[in-house]
Amino acid sequence: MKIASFNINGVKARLGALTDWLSEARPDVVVLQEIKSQDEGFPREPIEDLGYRVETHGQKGFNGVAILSRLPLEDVRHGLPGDDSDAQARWIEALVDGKLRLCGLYLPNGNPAPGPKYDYKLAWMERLKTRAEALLAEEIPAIMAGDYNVIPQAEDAANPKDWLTDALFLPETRAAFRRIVNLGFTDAIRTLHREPGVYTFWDYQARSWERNNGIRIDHLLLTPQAADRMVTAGTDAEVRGREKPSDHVPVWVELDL
DNA sequence: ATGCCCCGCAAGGCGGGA
Repeated sequence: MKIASFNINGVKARLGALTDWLSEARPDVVVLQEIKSQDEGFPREPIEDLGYRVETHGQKGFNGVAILSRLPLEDVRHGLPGDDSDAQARWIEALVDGKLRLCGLYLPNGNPAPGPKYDYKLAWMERLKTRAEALLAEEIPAIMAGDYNVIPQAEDAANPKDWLTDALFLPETRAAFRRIVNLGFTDAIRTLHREPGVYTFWDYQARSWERNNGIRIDHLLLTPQAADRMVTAGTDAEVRGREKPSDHVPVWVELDL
């Protein structure tokens, strides 16, 4: 099973980029972030025509997540538990083909830090840790995939000094991310790609792509039962060089389930 | 030190992104 995550930065504005990539990469299941669409406005038909069923958790204007799957989906859940007052659409999960629990997440950016947006980011990460602990306790193959808005280590940025005061790289952000990973998750991309220079985001500004000024912020975190079955993982960086690209690129992992 | 660039919204620039 090939599982992918892609922050599409507006699914309606990037529909061609998405369908082209789906046709080439042929993932079995995909989590999308930043669809920037309400459920009723999501362009379902062109994606269903490629053989994918579509589950969305959208909102007007920004945020929004979705699952696209060529395999059956059961027990679809919307929203990260732990705060009924949180109206931002940043979490969707489902059981894929009865074999894998897949969670798609769009973790808050948190800038500027300090401030209320950073407080929201850290509170969201604490709720994520609680969901992660429950997933581990099930002792099943599960993946938490998405745009974490976290640069885990200096080698995950081309110019780490540029990010020292940014919410994506502050020590408190990285520590909160480690507290989740260290519960027992495997970072699929870093585990299978020890080399530096593996990035998933290049800013639109200042010719970041052309200068390869990237960061690695999209992650696939696997429970031990999923990591046991991991075969390969990678990033599809070449899509960043196409017409009207997202600023993120897909990340993916193959499991032998 | 700031803006660079892009989206959605909506019709003028602004909030949000990272």
